[in-house]
Amino acid sequence: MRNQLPVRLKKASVSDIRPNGKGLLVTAGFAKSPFGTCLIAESSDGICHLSFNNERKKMVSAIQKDWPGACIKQDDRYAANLVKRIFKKPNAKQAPLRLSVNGTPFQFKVWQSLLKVPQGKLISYGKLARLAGKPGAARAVGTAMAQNHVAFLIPCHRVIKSSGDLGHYSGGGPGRKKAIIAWEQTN
DNA sequence: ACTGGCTGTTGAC
DNA sequence: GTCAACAGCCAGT
Repeated sequence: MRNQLPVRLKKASVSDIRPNGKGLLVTAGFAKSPFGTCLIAESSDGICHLSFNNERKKMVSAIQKDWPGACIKQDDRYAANLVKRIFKKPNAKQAPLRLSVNGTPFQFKVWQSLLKVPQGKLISYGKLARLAGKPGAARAVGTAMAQNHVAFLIPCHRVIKSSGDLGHYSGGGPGRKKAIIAWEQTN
């Protein structure tokens, strides 16, 4: 079993997301991953976007939806280096990856709880809601997953229905969800 | 097998 | 400000 990828979450500050606030400098680009081409972006606070989207035309709008005040610089070589760091086998002494995410307090709690789920293991929406301190809010957890714009790093693919069904995956459909789960269980 | 209440958050009116 | 919609779940029919 592959080691758990160490990840540290950071909440975005208000000035990062205000349209008229001081612009956040974001470096973004496209790179190949084991699951297809992805769009990845990093600011001074950490990785702030990862999606399996390869439409170059939509790059700016995809990132500015989350980070309206951001100044975006395109750099595919930078993106390729980031992706390399994420998908290689982590060694024990590497520094944790820093993530910068933007969401409500409940969503932040859900994401942090999800990061404690070990690689290769699955959890239901309902159980994750309980871990986040809101039993019964399984449906709201689904909304939190849909709001996660750092696919794979916040492992929303490990969350499935309590019935055993895969459920939905906005990061590229149920097929990609299945592929990532299978990859994690054999690496 | 179907219905409805519950959940947090958003977007349309 | 109210209301329905959503990556779910459980109890009651």
